[in-house]
Amino acid sequence: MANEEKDGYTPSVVEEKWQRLWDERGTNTFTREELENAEDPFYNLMMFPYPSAEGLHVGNIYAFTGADVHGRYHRLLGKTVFEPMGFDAFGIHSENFALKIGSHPMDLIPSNVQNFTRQLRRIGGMFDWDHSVDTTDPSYYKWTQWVFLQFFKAGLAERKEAPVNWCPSCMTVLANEQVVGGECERCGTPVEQRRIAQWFFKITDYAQRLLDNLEDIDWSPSTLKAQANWIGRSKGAQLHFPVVDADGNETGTKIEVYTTRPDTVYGATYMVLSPEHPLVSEVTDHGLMAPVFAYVDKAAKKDLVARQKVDKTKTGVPTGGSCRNPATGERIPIWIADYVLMEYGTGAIMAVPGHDTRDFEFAKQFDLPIVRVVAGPGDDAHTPLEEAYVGPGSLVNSGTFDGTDVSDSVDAVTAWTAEGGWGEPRINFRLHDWCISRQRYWGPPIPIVHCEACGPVAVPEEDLPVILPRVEDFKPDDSGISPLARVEEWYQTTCPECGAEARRETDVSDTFLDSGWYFLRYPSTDFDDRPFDPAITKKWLPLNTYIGGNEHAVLHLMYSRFITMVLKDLGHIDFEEPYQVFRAHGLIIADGAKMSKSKGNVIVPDPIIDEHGADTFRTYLMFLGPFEEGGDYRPQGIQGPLGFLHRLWDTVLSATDAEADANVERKVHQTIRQVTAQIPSLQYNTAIAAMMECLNVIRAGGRTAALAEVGPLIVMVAPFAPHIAEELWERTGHEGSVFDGRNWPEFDAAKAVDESVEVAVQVNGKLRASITVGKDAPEDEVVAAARAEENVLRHLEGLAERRVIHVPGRLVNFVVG
RNA sequence: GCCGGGGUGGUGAAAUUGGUAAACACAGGGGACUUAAAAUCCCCCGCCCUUUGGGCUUGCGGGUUCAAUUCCCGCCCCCGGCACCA
Repeated sequence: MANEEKDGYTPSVVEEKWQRLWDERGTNTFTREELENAEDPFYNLMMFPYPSAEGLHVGNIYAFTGADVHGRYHRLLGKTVFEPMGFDAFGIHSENFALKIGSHPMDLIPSNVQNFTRQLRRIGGMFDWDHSVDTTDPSYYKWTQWVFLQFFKAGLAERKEAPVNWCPSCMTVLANEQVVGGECERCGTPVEQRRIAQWFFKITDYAQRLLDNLEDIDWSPSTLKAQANWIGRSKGAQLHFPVVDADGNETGTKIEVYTTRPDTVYGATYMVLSPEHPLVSEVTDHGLMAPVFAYVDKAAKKDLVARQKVDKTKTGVPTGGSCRNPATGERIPIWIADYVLMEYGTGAIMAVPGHDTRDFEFAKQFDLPIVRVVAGPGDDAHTPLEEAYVGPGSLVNSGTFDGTDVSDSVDAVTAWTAEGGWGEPRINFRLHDWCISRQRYWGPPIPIVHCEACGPVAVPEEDLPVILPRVEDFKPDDSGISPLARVEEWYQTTCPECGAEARRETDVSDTFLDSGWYFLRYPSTDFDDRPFDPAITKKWLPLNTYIGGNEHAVLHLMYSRFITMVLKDLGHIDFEEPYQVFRAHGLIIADGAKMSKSKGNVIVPDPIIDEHGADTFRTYLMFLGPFEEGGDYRPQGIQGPLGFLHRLWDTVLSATDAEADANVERKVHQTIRQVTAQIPSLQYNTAIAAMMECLNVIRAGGRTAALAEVGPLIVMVAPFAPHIAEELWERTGHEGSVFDGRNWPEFDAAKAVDESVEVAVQVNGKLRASITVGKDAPEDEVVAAARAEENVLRHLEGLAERRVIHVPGRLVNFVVG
C-alpha cells in the first residue's frame, strides 16, 4: 500500500476493513422494524447532490463530512441516527450534459450515481444505503406525481399563461441560461417573450404563513433573512385613479395602483402602465396608437433576461390619455414604460418623481413635473429637488396633511383615501406563484390528461407513475414545444373521466418539485404502496438537523416548506415546518475563489484519499476553518491532521494500564468539556485544535501515556476520523463498533478544575507582570502578590493609586495617576 | 443600489461575547536521538528599540471605558445573494 507507515498505521487497510465491517454488520443501515421501533430517533440530513459526470469535488465532500460529523456525534450520544443519502438527478443540468456529449440521460445517470456512491462510501459517511432515493427512478417520481395530484385536487395547481423565452427560429422555449446576450445560444436568433399556458403552484396563498413561521424555526440568521426578503412583504395601499377624457370628464374607468407610499399621493404627477397592462389601448389617444403599440411590441420582443436588466436610461411613451389625481384634483398624463412590471402590484403606478428614484429619473428624461411633498431637515415646501428625496421629514404641499411626520403619515393618508372611497390598505408580496412546468424532456411527466370535453383531468392515482418514455431525440427542436409533444404514441390516450380521445400533458415538472418532498420519502422507502408511511413519518419527522449550502437558501428551502405546509393542510402529515434546525455550511475556497468547473480550480478528492486516507482528509477539512464559514484549501495544511492521527495511533498502541496522571487528567476533562460544547454548534476547527492540544499534553516530553488518559480521545475523534477510531477502539479491548451505544466520554467538572491560575497584572491597562495564584485566592492576597512584583512596583512608584480592579482568575489592574 | 458575511503574523486561523491579541496548525529556523533517513521530542518564530526592560500592533479615522479584535459614530476594501418589487 502506498501509504504504509513505520508505525503500523496504514489508513487504506484500516479504512477498507471498517467500511467492509460496517456493511457486513449493517452498522449504518436500518431495517424497517428498526426505524419503526427506534427509541431515540435523530434524523440528520444533508442536501442531496446532483450526480454530475465529474464526480464529487472537495467542496461537496466538505459539506457531507460536516453533516456526517454532526450525525456521528449524536450517534455516540446513544441516539438512533438516520442519515440517508440520495440523488437529485432530474433536470436541465443532466439533460444539457447528455446533449453535449451525445449521450442519453437514462444511460448517464446510473453510472454517475454509481461513481458518487463509490466516492461517498470512501469518505466514510454514515449513510443508510438501504434508504436511498433517486428522483429519476419511477418508484420515486410516481410519488412526485402523486404530490402534484394532491395540489391539483386541492385547487392549488392551476394552469395560466405566463411569458417564456422563445426562439422564433428554433420554435422552442429556452431556459434563462440558454439566452446569451439576448440571443438563442444555439442559432443566434434574437429571443423574444411568448405567453404559453403553464402549471403554477399557488405558493402566494401561503406567503404570510411562510413568513410568520420563520419566527419559530432555528435557522442560520442569514438564511432566515434571505427567505424573508424573497417573500418580500410590503405594506401600503391600493388607490383608484379615475381616467378622464379630453374634456376632463371621468370615463368611468379607474386605474388601480399599488403604492407603499400613499402619503406621497399629492406628489403623483403622472401615471405609468406596464406595456402588458390591459388598459393600454383604452387610454391611448387614436393619434398615438402607432407609437404606443410599437413600444409595447418592442418590450415584448425583449427576452426575459434583458427585460430585467437595469438600464441606465429609462424608456417610455405617452398615451395621450390622462387621469385625475384624487388627492389634488389635478389632471395628470398616463405613460407606458417597461420599468413598471405587470407581475408586481397592479401593473400600474402613480409616479411620484419627487420621492422615488426611478420616477425621478423618468421624469427628468421626459421633462415631466416634479413636486416636493416631503421636506427633510432644513427643507421647506419650495426647496428644489436635485434628486428624489426618500429620507425622513414631514409632508408639505399636501393639503390638510401638511406638517405630518412621514413616519405616521402612511396610515393616516390611507385611512383618508378609504373614507374618500378611492383607496384601501393593501399588503403585497414579491413572492410569485411557482411555475412548475418545464417544456423539456428530463423530468417527471405532469400527470394530467387534457380532454376536449372535461378539460384537464388528473391521471388516477392507481395509474401512476406516468412513465417518462425513452426518447432518443429529446433535443428541443423545430417540431414543437416540448420534446414529449413529438411522441404521439405516448401522448395519445383516453380521458379517465369520459373515455374520449385525449392528450397527455407533455410538459414535465420542475426539479424543485422532486427535491421538495424527498426528506419525507427516505424513512419510508421500504413501502412501495405509499409515499410515506404515517407511523414512520410520525416517528422520524420533522428533521432534527438539515445542513446544506446557502445557494439553496431561497428556492429549495422555500418550496419544500410550502409543500410540507400544504401536505399538512391536506391531512397527510401533522407538522408544517420540515426543518427544525437548518445550518448553512461555508464554501471551500481554492486559489482565492469558490471551487467551480468554470474557474478551473476544482480539487478532486480521490487522489488525496489515496495518499493520506479518508480520516486525515476529513479531519483536515473540518480543521481548516469554521464549518459555517468555509475556508481556504491549502494542500500542505493536511500535514497537521496527518501527524495528529499518526501520533494518536502511536500513543494509544503504546499506552500502559497505569493510573492517569492528575495534571494530564485535568487537561483531558477540560478537552471533553470543550469538544462536547463545540461539536453541536459546528465549531469543528476549534474542537479539533483542543484535541491536538490535549494529545500534546499527554505526550509532552515523550512520556508514555496511560490508556485512561487517551481513551476519551479515541471516542472524541471518532466523528471526524471514524475508521481509525473504530480500529483503536477494537485494539483497546472493546467489542463491536464504537458507534454502537452511548460511548461519548462523561465530563467530570471536579477533574477539570485548575488548582492555580495565572493572573495578568496591569498598571493603567498595560501588562507589567504575570503571577500564579491559587484558584480561590482571596482578592487582598492576589492584589498583594501583584503589588509585590518588582516590575509592578517600578511602575507604581511615586504615583497615586486611584483604583484597583480585580477580575478573579484573569487580571489585576492598578489605575494610577 | 439593497440585504447578508468578512478584513487579525509569511499562511489557514483562535480569543470563554469587554479582561494577558495571535491558541491550534502549515511554512521557516535551530537543537536532541540516529551510521543515515523517516518518525518522535525540545526550543525560536507579529514589528521596532538603547533588549533582566521598553514602545507599537487586530482595514482606516474618531468616541465610550480602568480595560476594546469585541460596544458606539463616520469611512475604505473584499466575498456571497437579490436587483426597476412602486
